[in-house]
Amino acid sequence: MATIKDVAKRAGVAISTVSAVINRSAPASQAVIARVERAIAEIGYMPHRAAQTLRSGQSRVIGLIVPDITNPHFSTVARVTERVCMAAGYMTFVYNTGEDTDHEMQIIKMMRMQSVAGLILISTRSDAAHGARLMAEINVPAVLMGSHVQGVPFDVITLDEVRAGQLAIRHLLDLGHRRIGVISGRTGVSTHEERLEGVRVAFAERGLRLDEDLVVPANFAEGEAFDAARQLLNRRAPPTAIMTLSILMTVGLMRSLVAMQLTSPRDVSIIGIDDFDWAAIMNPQPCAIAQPIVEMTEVAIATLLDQIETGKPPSGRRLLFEPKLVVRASCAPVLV
Amino acid sequence: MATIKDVAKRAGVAISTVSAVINRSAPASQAVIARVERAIAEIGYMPHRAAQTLRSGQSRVIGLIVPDITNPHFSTVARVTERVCMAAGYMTFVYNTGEDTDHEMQIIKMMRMQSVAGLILISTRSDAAHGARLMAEINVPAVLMGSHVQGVPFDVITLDEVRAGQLAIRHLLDLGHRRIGVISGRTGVSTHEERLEGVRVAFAERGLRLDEDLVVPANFAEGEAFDAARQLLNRRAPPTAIMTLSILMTVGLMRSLVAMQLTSPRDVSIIGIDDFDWAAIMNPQPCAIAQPIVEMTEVAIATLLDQIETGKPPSGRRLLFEPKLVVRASCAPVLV
DNA sequence: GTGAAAGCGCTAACAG
DNA sequence: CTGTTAGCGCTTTCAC
Repeated sequence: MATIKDVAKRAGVAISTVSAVINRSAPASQAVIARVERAIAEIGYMPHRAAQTLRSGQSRVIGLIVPDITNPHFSTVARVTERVCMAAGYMTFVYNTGEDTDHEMQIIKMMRMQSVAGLILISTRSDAAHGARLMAEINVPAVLMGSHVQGVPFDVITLDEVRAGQLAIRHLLDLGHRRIGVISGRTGVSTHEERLEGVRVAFAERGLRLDEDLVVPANFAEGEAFDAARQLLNRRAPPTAIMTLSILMTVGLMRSLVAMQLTSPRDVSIIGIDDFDWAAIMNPQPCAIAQPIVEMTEVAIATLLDQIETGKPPSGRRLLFEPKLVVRASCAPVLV
Repeated sequence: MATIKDVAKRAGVAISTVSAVINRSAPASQAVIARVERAIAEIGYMPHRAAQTLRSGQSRVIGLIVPDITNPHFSTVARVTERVCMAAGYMTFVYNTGEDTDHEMQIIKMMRMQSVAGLILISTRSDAAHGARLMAEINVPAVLMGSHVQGVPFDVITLDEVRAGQLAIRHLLDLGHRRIGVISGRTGVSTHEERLEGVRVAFAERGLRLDEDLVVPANFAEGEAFDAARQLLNRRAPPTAIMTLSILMTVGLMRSLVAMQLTSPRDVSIIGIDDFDWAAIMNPQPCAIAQPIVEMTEVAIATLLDQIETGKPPSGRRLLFEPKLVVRASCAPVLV
């Protein structure tokens, strides 16, 4: 492999000049710049990243930590992250927590070993104890997506979660549903808490109340949602509509319907937070609350890269994005 | 950040001893090992990866290059890779080619800058010119998945592609279909060529011939498959069944049916190579040729890590895995 | 602009 | 086992 020394020799300049040209860290004449760049091209020189990292204490790599890359919602986040980071000259490590907090911490440790320049984190918990642990382990700029965490100063890029829950329930109430089941996530995660709060708000604004007995937690997991749905639908007075708080749980619910040979919306209306790219080929075509996930990801990364490059401290703000109701066949008026 | 020097001081041993203990690169007494390990734990020491990489010339990172991480087939590959590599003490860079050869080469360059220890590559082309370019850029152990490439010595982990095409067409022929449309990939990629060969073989073994006029290329892309399907189904004598050569193209086909208000299998039977985790909630439930993708990925990584750690040259073998027909509702007997 | 030199944290080699 | 040393490729500083 060619080194910076080889470039210097070939271009007939000093090593420090080559470095200055590459990093634009010191002025150089046009003639010198041209000579250096030609030499770089001729011998196919590429800076040795590990050497740069060792010397500068910072790699041009950012870490993206998501719950599960096989969830299409997060694979989109990963794809956008790759594109935006590459354009800015950064590489990306993508890792999955599997909704497991210990694993999340382990990944953060690995990221730290790699001297990542920054982190995009979709965290598994929102409580202060977790926040304290994060602060002890994260020593680089970071941006939270999705859930927020108490006691950390990072910016948060998130859906208006309350409104998302509210939009979904409003739609069901508008269609006349009153016995509404909710397949929820996990206590202690802000996305769970706030989406559920939106559900309650939507009931309250009509002078109604959510039947808490019809709220079944499923840990944001497909398998648990499958069971939760079955349990809800096997009750003596089953709900006429079911809402889920996330995409994989919608899949679990839909699978349950198939297994129980029920049809939506005939037997039950369903709606979930998070939309599907493949909604058109699903049965039923699911009514959903969509997030502007591409835009959110772009903003998250722009925010992170800005903090990395300027050294600015995080603003600590929560940036809320608007959820949007996407009406599809899976919700029908309740039978009177 | 604590360094190896701090550990040595705290444990009261030499730096070289700490290194020896960490890497098991030289014998050490139990007592010394214990002291060192305690010191490491106490000060929370972690080796500085960039320093190790710079010194050893090799990072403990492998690169995984896939067409598109938002394709569930490849997100599974990524997930398995992460798990297996982490267990072996490696990290993973996952990158998307988007089926673009120039981008593939660019990614390989980036990987090289990072001194990755090895590569898992799902390549965009199979021809010798591409092979030569790869050989010029890849200077580490590598394993190919999916497509193979002429003129490269790497091991290849792949489906028995011919058989996959054969199984699909046999199933359609068994159901009485004769006018069978094929939505294919891209000339010059082995997965395309071999799956198509399997199609022809299946016709031939019944004394029939594939109508080449019904083969429409779609570049393994959903959008192009959408158009291809529409075009096939709008013909004067449309096929009674359509097969696709990959999962995204099956999605494109199914979307086309929705857009044209056609129903499968009533209006047309469909089958595709690659199975869906979410088949149960799709409409129609797609008949598919499944790959043992988890097992294939595990083997690919085991092969790669073995070559990395032993320095063994690749065997250059193709390891073929058995495709499996998964019968679902989307294929019905042809109407007589 | 040059050229020399220090040092990031680690590994490996060597003499004791 | 210790203690020392060189050096991986780079950035940065400093005197010129």
